[in-house]
Amino acid sequence: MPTLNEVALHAGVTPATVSNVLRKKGRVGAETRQRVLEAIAQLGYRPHLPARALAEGRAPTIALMVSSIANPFYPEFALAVENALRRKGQFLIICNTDGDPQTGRAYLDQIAGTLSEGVLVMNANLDFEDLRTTELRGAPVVLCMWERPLDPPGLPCVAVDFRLAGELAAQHLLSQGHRRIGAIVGSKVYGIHAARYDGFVDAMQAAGLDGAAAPVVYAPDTTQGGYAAARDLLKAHPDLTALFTTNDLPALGAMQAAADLGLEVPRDLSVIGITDIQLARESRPGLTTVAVPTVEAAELAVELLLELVEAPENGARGDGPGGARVCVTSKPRLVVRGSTGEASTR
Amino acid sequence: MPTLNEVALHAGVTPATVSNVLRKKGRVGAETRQRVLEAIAQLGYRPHLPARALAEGRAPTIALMVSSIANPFYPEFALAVENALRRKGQFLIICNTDGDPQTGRAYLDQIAGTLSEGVLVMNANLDFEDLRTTELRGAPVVLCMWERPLDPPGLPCVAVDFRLAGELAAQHLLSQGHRRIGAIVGSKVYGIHAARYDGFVDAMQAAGLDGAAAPVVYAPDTTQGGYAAARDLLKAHPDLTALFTTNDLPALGAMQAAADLGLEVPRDLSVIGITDIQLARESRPGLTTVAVPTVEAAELAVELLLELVEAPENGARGDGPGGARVCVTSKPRLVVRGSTGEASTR
DNA sequence: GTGAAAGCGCTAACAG
DNA sequence: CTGTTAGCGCTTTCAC
Repeated sequence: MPTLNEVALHAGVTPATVSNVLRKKGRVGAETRQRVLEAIAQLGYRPHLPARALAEGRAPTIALMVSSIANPFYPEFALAVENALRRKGQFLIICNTDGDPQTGRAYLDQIAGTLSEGVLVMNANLDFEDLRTTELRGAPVVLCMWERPLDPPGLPCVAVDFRLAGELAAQHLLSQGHRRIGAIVGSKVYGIHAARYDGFVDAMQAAGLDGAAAPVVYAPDTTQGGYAAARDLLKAHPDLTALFTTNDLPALGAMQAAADLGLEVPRDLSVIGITDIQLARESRPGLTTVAVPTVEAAELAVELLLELVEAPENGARGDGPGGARVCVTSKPRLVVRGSTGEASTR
Repeated sequence: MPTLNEVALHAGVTPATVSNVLRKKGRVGAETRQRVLEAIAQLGYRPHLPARALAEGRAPTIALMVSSIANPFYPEFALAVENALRRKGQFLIICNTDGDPQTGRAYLDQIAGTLSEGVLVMNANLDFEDLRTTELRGAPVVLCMWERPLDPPGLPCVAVDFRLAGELAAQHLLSQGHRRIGAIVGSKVYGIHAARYDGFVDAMQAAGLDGAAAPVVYAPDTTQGGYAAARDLLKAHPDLTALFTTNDLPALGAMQAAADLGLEVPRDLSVIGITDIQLARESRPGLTTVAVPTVEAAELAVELLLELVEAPENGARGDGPGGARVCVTSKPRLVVRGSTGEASTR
């Protein structure tokens, strides 16, 4: 592979000049530039990125920490991140932690601030301590989907109003006349989906129902988790006419459970999810859900991160007097498909 | 971030010595090593990967070119690749081409041989010419899932016997008494799924049936594609008792189409796919399919690629006299779930 | 066993 | 406008 030096020789100029025409900085004479460009084309020169990274003290690479690809939402999000990064001339390193903080830390130790200039974190189950350390080492960190805009994590983040998502879901069910609604929460109690459930409870209460009294079950954030939870819920409370679920995957599982119990969706039971993953469109019937601005969140996260990378003078966290920066996406919005309908009275 | 030099100062040795203890080469006195190790721990030193890459002339990074994350198989495969790479101390850069050769070429131009020492290609819809160029530039290329072991592509690859997969699928249906079987091929005619369909046809003929005469339709490799194809097929040929599909996604779509036509799977219609993606397990009923050794393919691909990276003296393609290296995975195997059953006579 | 020195390919002042 | 001069942080002969 030809080096910048060889290009310079070939064009009869010095490396500095070649570098200048490459990065369109430092003015270069039109005729010289022409010669250099020709040499570049002729030799098929391509800049050696690690060398550039070393000289610039900055690598063209961002790391995305995720906990699992099993959840189909992550690839969708990763794709959006990759797109946004590409437009900014950055490359994406995928760091799969398998939900293991150890693995996450190992990744951070190895590449944060060296191979990758910044770190995007998507539910990777990392120690916040490790993330703080990473920041201190000079590699900005951005949390990609913080669920509670009003309760910032002390780390730069992109926040999505998931409480509202839960509220919208509940309101939709209520507007269809449902009063006996079961809730399936795809996390531990007070876990990551707490805000979503809070929104649900709020909406129920606003409608004069005791949301907290509505039957709720906490389950793994998977199809199977939703399946088992829905089965249990429906057996214990045969009078339920709708199921609120904090994520699409368990919602899909809930629909299967309903089918297995001989219930027809939406005639006998309405099911609603949150997120609007690809699969929600493909199920039969289509899953009604509250869509979350995934692409926007990815773009904001990339933007925020690169901003922090480029302006380390504000501290790696973009702290204003108020602490780390928080970007809020546009609001989630209801997407009505076939899995919800008017409440029946069975 | 502390540099190796600072560590050396701190330990009262020279950079060379620190480097030696770091890479466990060139023997170092036990006592000196101890001092260096302490200095490293104390300063929290971590090697600067780009600098190392520059000095070594080799980056710790591999690129995976994929065409889309929409197909759920790709994330599964990417995950397996990431795991394999991590074990080898390499990092994974995801290059999404969106099926666009231009984007693919741009990626290759930028990182092949600079940021990434080698390239894994997974159905990225790239020009073979571009891949050859990449090889010539010194960055080995490995095709991750070549479908025809007997018909090597002239590029190093991991091959999976997809013809056999098609054959196994057909044999399974035949063994259940199906004789009128429709085929849905998830690619263009003579396209990427040709080998799978060939296997199907072969098995049919071996059973004394004219496989080529079995109704076949070519469709996009998606749920919707399979849905539409199955619907058309079943309407045109109401006597079909089974559907062979060259991929799981269209198979899942086919099951939906059957349901919408009032057919019960597997009582009225059997459906079989190929690959065994995660979703195949989660559908109702579970999808019978021919599982392909995804993880093994990923591991072999990584192994082969790194071998080529480390031994460029054989040419970047590992050419023996017979051309580029071909690794064949273990055989696909049938996974029976609920979507297939004894042929009915409707 | 350890140190000195050169250099990987590129950028970034600063001179001229 | 272009050339000169230092590095960036690390590896790697090759002496000592």
